[in-house]
Amino acid sequence: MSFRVLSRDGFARRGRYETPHGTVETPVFMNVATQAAIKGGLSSLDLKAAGCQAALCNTYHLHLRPGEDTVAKLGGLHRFMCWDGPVLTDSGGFQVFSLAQRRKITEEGVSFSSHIDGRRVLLSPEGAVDIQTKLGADIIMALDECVENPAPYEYVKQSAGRTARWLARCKERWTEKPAASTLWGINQGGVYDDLRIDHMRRIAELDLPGYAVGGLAVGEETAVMYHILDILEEHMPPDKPRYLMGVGTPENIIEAAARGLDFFDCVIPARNGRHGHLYTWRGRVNILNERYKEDGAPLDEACGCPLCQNHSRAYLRHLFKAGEVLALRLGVLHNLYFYNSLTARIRSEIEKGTFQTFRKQYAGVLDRKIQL
RNA sequence: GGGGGAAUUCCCGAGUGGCCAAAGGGGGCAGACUGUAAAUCUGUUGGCACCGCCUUCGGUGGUUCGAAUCCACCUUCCCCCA
Repeated sequence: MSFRVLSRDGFARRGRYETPHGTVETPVFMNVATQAAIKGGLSSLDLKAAGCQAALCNTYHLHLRPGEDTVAKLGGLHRFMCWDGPVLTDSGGFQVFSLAQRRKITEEGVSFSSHIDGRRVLLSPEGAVDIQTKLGADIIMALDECVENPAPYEYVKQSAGRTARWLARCKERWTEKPAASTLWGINQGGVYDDLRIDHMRRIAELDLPGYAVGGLAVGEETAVMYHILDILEEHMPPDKPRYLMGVGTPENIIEAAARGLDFFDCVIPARNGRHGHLYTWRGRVNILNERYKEDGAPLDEACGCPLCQNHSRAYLRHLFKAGEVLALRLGVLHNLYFYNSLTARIRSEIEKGTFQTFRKQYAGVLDRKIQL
């Protein structure tokens, strides 16, 4: 496991990360496969067609179903989902946020009332490491508390302190394991500059193989998120991979890459793809709109994805209107292809030293809603 | 030939004197979605000069202060018996 920065353009970094399951070229978008599956009816084989380098799975979800022991028995996540590339597993920290009504946090960890059957499930920092180790992830994330924004200063301060203590426990647990995986820590601190910086300094001392920024894009304004990334830049270890968790829109990714972030993941391309909102280099299109009813053109002539190469806007719209699962599949495939193309483009622009021009050229373009 | 039932806004279908431009569902049209409890959720869906007015509940006529709702006839459809 090693990370190298190959070149820079401003704060943006073009890097390379080696894992037991192959090399990741950064900046990279990791495709979200929460339950060891890409929602929308894609198999991990399709990820290759979408240009995907790495996948992300979820500790909480896989622990509940089918259980890490089952996955381990079947040869680990890679074998289980038939994906031979790198896998990062999220710790369940996001479920502390998204399942806020079903959990209790203590120093010991988080106890959830399972969203499947209501049974009590305790997720401790050590347990999260154990589960991810059994799953066989290449990159395992420390258990954290993802706090919604805005939250009171005192609460965030106390919570960030606990997340830091949890991280120390994760590290202790992780180093006992054979080093087939790598543990990354997660920065928290809400929208408060001092808390963010203090927390980042504190967890950087643990000298982990990678660092993530969590707790962003959970309620705050986009400008606030960018500001937090701005102030964190100089405090993040320069020689370690930096992962912005759960972010974001195409423009968010460009802006975060410009602030020195290397890894990204987000449900947006898959979810929007399932909902008929498709990304193009000119903006976001709602293919469900009636205007596409008889539009025989491909969604995006310039796109090399299976949808744009073979089907018309009208056909895709029809599939959505008719409730055909193929609509979801093609929509998701297209958006993932777009995201992976976007990060490939970011990499090449950084290499060429033209990233800042590229960034300006697409500012305000990719996230906007357009009609073709 | 005899008997019975039904026709409601794009569709299905509630409503049986005023609280009805008319429930609910479908469909349509939009919007939201950021480490996925999300193939989900929200809004809207007669017209207009839109705090009000106009047109609408198969058709025509009638009863009534007032009708989608009651009466008469007509039209169409369905079921049962011959």
